[in-house]
Amino acid sequence: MTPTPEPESRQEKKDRTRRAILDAALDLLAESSFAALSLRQLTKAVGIVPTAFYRHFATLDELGLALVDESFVSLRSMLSEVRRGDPRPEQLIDASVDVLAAHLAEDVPHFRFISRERYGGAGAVSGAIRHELDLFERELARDLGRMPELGAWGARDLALLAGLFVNLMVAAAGEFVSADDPRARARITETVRHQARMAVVGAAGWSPLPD
Amino acid sequence: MTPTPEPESRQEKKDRTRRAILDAALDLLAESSFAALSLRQLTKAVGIVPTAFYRHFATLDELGLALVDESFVSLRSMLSEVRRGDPRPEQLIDASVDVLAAHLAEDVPHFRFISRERYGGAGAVSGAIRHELDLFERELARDLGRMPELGAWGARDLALLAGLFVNLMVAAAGEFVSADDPRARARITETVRHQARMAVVGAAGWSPLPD
DNA sequence: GGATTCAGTGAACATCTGTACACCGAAAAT
DNA sequence: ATTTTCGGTGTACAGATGTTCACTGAATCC
Repeated sequence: MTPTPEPESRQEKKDRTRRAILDAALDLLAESSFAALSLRQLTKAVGIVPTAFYRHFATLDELGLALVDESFVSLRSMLSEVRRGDPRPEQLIDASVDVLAAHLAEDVPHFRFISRERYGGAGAVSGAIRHELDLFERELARDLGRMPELGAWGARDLALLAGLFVNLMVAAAGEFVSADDPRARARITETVRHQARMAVVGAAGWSPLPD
Repeated sequence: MTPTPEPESRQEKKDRTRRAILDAALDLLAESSFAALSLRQLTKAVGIVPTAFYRHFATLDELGLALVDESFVSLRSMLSEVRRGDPRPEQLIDASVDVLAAHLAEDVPHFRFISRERYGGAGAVSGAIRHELDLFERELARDLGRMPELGAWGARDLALLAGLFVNLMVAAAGEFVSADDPRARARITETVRHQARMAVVGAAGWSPLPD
């Protein structure tokens, strides 16, 4: 009757609890901001006693930073996935939007966390998110610079375009996770797709700024 | 020695206290999210006893909604200010960005509140903000539709462009209030200005979608 | 197989939370 | 001149908060 005794090593057990803490946090953070996250609620949701939390994280902020890390691993894998494909600009937009929508749909909690906390406070978490988004933007600018059509562009123009895309993406992610209806989400996806195309048209007709 | 006895009417005194509550809230909300706002901290900052708060607002959420209202009054006045001027598209962008930057600089607390709480939770405040931004976007789309250059555009395209601008604007506001250095703020202003121009170039080369 | 490590326990702490209640005193209404 | 209205006070309460401390018991090490 007992499903499986499953003799676990100590490390496995610890990792499993850590995972449970992160998951419970993501779950609770669907309904409140990180600053309002309560240690006791969290540990109750996990099924451990409040003090046990400190065996895994020295402070709540450390938990938040771990969540930021996780989230951007997901984002990075997204970027490299797009990069692996055909870098033809026209298809690249559609491909990026599709990949973003797919990742969004299957990992809503992390993206909700990011969009919530991006400007959510003055804490370490918001700072880390903005830093990661900065890195992401730079990475995107570098990739854009590699495309032959944009070869003539200066670093400044590339940064502008990359910023435009990141803003669009983050805003879309925020709208996406706020909508629960699948049809509304599909509509948001289409909107951002067209907006991204519009931005590309803008880029095509852009006369580069002096660097 | 006593500055002025100033005999105040009851209503004047009440209004003054209400204003003090709103200001203290804006002040406290610079460092935490609305969900984490404590009634006792707030009333202590105002200089009244906790229970006195309820003479002005039935609940904390009602305070939040009042702040949302105030914030969008500011935004609306901004929009109409731009509208009053020359609606030539090229100047319109620069004018809008300048007006936005000016309003941002002189009313940071309200804009910080808005950008913090936009995706800040599932509460009534976030809902109200998204609703107001929706209205704002529609208003902008209508204004854009009046411009002769965009006369041929369908409602769908206008909504796309308006959404692009609003996203850009809100993101810029978020960056702006997060930066404390005036030079950083000037840089952000210039960035959004160029990005807006890029979007306009995109709009100019856009082949309208079937409606 | 005995010693050690360590994730998780449970009670206790001082402090903070929102709200209820009876009350006060001055402005407003009669 | 008396009554009513009402913004603000002070006390009190039950519950939640983060952190401390000595502890248990099983997996790990030697």
